Amino acid sequence: MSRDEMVRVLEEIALLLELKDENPFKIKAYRAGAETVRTYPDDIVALAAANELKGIKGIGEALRDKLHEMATTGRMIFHENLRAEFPNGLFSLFDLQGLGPKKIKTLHRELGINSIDDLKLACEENRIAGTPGFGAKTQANILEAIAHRESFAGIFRLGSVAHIVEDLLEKLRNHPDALRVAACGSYRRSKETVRDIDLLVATSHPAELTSYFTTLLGIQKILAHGDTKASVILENGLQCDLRAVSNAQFPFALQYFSGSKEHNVALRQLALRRGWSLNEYDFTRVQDNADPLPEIHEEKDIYQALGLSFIEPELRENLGEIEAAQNGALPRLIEIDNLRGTFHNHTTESDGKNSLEEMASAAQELGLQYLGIADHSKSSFQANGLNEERLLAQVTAIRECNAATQGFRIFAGSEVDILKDGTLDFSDEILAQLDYCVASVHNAFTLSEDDMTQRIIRAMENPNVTMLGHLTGRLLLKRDAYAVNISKIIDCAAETRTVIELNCNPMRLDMDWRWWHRARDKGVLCSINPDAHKTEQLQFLHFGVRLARKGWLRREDVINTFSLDQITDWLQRPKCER
DNA sequence: CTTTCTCTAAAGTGCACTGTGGCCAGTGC
Repeated sequence: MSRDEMVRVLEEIALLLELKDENPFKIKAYRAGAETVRTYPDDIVALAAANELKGIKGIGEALRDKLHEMATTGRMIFHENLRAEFPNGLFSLFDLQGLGPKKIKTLHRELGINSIDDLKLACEENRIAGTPGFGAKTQANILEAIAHRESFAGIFRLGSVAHIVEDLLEKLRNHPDALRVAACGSYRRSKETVRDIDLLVATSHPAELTSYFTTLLGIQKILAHGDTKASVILENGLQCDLRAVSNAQFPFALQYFSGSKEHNVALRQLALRRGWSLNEYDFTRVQDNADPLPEIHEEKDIYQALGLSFIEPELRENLGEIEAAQNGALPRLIEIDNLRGTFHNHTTESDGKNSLEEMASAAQELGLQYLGIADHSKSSFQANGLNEERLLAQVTAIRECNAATQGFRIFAGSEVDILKDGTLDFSDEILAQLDYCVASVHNAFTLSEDDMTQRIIRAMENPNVTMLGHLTGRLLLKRDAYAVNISKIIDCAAETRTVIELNCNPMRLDMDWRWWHRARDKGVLCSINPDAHKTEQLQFLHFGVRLARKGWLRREDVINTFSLDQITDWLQRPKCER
């Protein structure tokens, strides 16, 4: 029984109870339980097996027993019975925009619809319109939702929406009635992937802004268009919502729509303790003896009023940031301007698109003081990896380049393959001639978790391995991470003083932000690496910094914030003294 | 179903938008 399986079952129960029109709070309790299981810091499956869940917030008596049953027997009778009441295909109807539990239940009961295929046929045969609660318009909308299911239900990488969002923000800012404009939601919180984009505008003429928004270029379909809110689907399938509020409401709306939901729930509870209710428009007094209401001009005023220091949007996941803000223990997060250089970049010698000189001058134009080159090693023949001879020639070329330059330095490195048994693609003798080395896994992804973990640990134990490249090999929305025990890797990194890379290619963003806080606390250092294969990809550093912030990292946790002198000295020291 | 300074009883976010059917219900966030 895995944690993921428990979460899946609890969430499915919530859906099933919705279909049964159960008490909404019961449904909410299952959802909350799923969230608790998902985010619980310790091994909750083991606790459930040992029947030691008592006292965990969000898991009461009923869930405690059911989770214990799951952990010990591998199944939950309550879930199985519930599940047997509905056909399988019914769940896929929840993917369709505009259909919720009530409508799905009616379709199932009144028309015997059990799947998207059934539904499509019923719409085409004009059997939906006329059913109580359904008309011609709804029938047409359902057909459209089915046709666009793929794009409507899309998930997008941060890197593929960033330019679209910035473009929309720019257009909104140009409207004469727009006072303040911001992107909220998971985009503002720098999640690695997003489902939609939430935009917010402060204005005295909300209806004009929402109208203007629906006329912008690149819109495929208008889902909703009212006086204060509009919702559209862009041409690439990305859903984008705009809300227009007054200037006084703006800080509240910005806070509210930035989320996360879990963070906001915790914030509302703090407000209630002061006798205030907090929503997307303002504070209101809910008790006669409540404290007087604070004056709010900006988002940070809301946090201050609740006795909190300002919480950066990236941290708003209810993963300890509220407690830290109460105790003044929030970290000062790294900023893009702190970066002085970068490691792990490629050139035309392996599979890059720009020469050593072009990469170096691009880095200088970005204001960096140093650039690490780490081309592939010989086993990565698919990437034209370098053999010993070509590598040493590249080192010589780099040294010559450095001799001719002042105030900027290229570090000679290698992205050396970690072979299947954990040995490296180059001998220690070769590696010792480099300034640094990134060790990465590029093949044999299907090893067992234990074997993969041992393989990577063996590489980290090598004194020449400065850092570990893209830890899990994941490609977001494309390829899952290979099996590896990240917790053990972090412990080994701390012990061997091996740096872990935050690969900021938007396809990777690996190691995942959820692990960095823990790694940082164990003293593991991070290197924010663009893995650039051409000059413009050095810009990936922006994504890297956003994800590093999301992982609670400070300037001092990231080695490429070190000045040229500091990093030169640091790299020359033996690994165990770093 | 869970939590709680009313603890075997009550409260648990609340608003905007659409569509349907006659001033409300369902959905989404």
